[in-house]
Amino acid sequence: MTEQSTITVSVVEDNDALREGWGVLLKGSPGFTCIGAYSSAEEALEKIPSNIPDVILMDINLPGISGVDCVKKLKKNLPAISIIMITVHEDSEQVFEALKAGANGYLVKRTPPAKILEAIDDVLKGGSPMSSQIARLVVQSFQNPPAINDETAALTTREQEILALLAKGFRYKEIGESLFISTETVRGHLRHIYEKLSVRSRTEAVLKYLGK
Amino acid sequence: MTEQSTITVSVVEDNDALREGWGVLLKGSPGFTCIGAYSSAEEALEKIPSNIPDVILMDINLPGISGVDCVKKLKKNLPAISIIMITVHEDSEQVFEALKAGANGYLVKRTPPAKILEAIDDVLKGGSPMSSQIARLVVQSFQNPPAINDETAALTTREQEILALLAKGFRYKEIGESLFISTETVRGHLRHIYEKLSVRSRTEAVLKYLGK
DNA sequence: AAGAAAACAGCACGTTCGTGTTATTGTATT
DNA sequence: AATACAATAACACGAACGTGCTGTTTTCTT
Repeated sequence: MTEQSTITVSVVEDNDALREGWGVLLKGSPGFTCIGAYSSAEEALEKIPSNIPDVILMDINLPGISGVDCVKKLKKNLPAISIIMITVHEDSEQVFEALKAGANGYLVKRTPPAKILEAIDDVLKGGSPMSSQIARLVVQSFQNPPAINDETAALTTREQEILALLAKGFRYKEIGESLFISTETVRGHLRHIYEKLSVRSRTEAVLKYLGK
Repeated sequence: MTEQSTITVSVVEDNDALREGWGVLLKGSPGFTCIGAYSSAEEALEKIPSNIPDVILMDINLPGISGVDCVKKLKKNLPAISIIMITVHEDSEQVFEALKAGANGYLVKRTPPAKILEAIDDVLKGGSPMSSQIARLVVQSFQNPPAINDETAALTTREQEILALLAKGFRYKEIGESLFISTETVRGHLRHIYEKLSVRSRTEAVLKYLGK
């Protein structure tokens, strides 16, 4: 069980002052302790498997193996471990790379100590703590890519509604039942949808809808 | 300029008690005020354009036009406005819909008043405040697609090949022609694929294949 | 008030798909 | 040698889908 009265944390950070600072913070905070402090990804990958913490605070900018790659490797062998990335950069590229690699949270370095402890608690409760500036980058990535479809934008509200259900795998009959309209009407709408999207089957329509 | 000493907020919420509660909270908090309180999306869409706030707090579950659609319509005409969704549900579907629609933040209803005020400040500073449970859903959506399916991994090489073509919208006949096998053989493979993936239609199979 | 667009609904016909059943051949695994 | 699985193929039947055609009602725009 990882559930204990004291939360164990390890730190991976090449800056000596920061690494030691966090160690002191964690050891000085009731309910937390630091069981490992590593100055490189290589060192962390070697020593963490035999000294597994509840949470890892990981700098994203490490010399040699990057923090992102370190996360990938750690998560591969220890998928249950929680990792919070800490960075000076609010570069969207790096954020997404880290999240895809399996990081559970993402904080900027100037996050105050109290917020860091809160984030550690949070991540163990299943949350994904992140600075709101980071969250913004993530949110933007939702608004840009999915807005690809100029074609689906030409659809009426009702047509989009029906396409959304179609994209969940529902049959015409089921779509009709969901929307309280007849199967024939669903067919009618789908006819228009297919025309507007220039497709010939439901699979093609769904692929366009999903931006694939 | 939207930058003023007092932040103006409007509320869209059908629950009378909650709507009035937020109004009282905002008016009673230094630096904030409530300039509009609407009980439906229809009312909000009609009145907000002539009484534009800095930030809108919007319930996602509204009768009639949904909060998500309301966001779409508002953002279309007032792209600069900041909108924070407030919901009881932590349903990933709705979260993504709202974020795609252009919502800037996402809080659960049980968020304490102080956090709501903090979120309003935050969103005006360019952040995207969201409960960490919500953030988790968002983060997972980054991790799922790349980490494909365990289920599709159980398919044989030939089956994966056929599924890939299926996911491009090809008909059985076309798949057969691509692979130089009969349509009947394609059907045979698809039969096994559907069994292994526990699906009942090509659309469902494609959705699983795409990790959706 | 007139016209256009959207939503609704029905019928018909042919195609595509999902599934039950059966069978041959080749390749591993044991 | 025996068993298991993958790949190939065929037949049949009903369900689901795509499309051509027609029609009414409501809603929005002009």
